[in-house]
Amino acid sequence: MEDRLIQQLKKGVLEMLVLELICKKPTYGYELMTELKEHSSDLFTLKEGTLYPILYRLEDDGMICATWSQGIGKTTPKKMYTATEKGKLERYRRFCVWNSFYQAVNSFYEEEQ
Amino acid sequence: MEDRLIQQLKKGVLEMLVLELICKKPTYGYELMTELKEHSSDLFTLKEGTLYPILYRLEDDGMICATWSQGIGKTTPKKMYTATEKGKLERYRRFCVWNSFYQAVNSFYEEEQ
DNA sequence: CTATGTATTTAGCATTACTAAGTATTATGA
DNA sequence: TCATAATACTTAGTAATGCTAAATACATAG
Repeated sequence: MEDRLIQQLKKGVLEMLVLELICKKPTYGYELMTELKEHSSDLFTLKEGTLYPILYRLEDDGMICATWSQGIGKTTPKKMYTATEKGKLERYRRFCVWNSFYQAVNSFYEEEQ
Repeated sequence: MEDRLIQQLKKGVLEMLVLELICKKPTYGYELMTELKEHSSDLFTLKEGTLYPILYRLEDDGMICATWSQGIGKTTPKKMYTATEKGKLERYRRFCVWNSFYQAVNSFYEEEQ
């Protein structure tokens, strides 16, 4: 059982990070899972039931769009996701919101006595 | 309607901030609401339905304990909350978790190309 | 031909912030 | 006096999102 605090902190942030990775380069679900895990020393280790609904949400909101790719040779088909213009703008907005949010939280710890 | 992102980012953080304020000095629900709001330029403006359940959770978990105080003269009774030893340790732990969480998130934005 | 790795889907649960309404007391002003 | 606001707490129900857990499908290694 993971830390309840961490589980809650992830809310909102996970979708933000998935959008960030897709903005950097087009990718697909399974690769996102391994990237999130490896890039964070296992902190962002998600199950499929967490990641795929995030992708569907981002797609429904017009932030990313999907195409099936068969690839070269015999590989299982992948659903490739690419960021839209709207997604790229939103990616930037979320990064700004996240930073001011962090500052607001820390201001409660930083001060006096 | 507030930003969906901000609403999700608050999860976990609000309870952490309430614990922080109670560790700083014993206080009560209504005062916590005004402190959180004023101290954050309205970012952490919560309704009663958000704050009081947080207090009950912290109390159930043994992080804080409550005593009713009638006060001097005729004031409406207040339920004063004080941090326990367990709460003070947990406050510190959460601050550490929060900081490493922030670093982990930012490492996705910081790098390359 | 069994097991493992790749790749996606989805049903149901738990947590937590929100809306919204209610109770009760004291202070203020018409 | 009576209405209003400010103080102070409670709680029922909803929405969002991460989790558990299972299922499907194909490819490759042993």
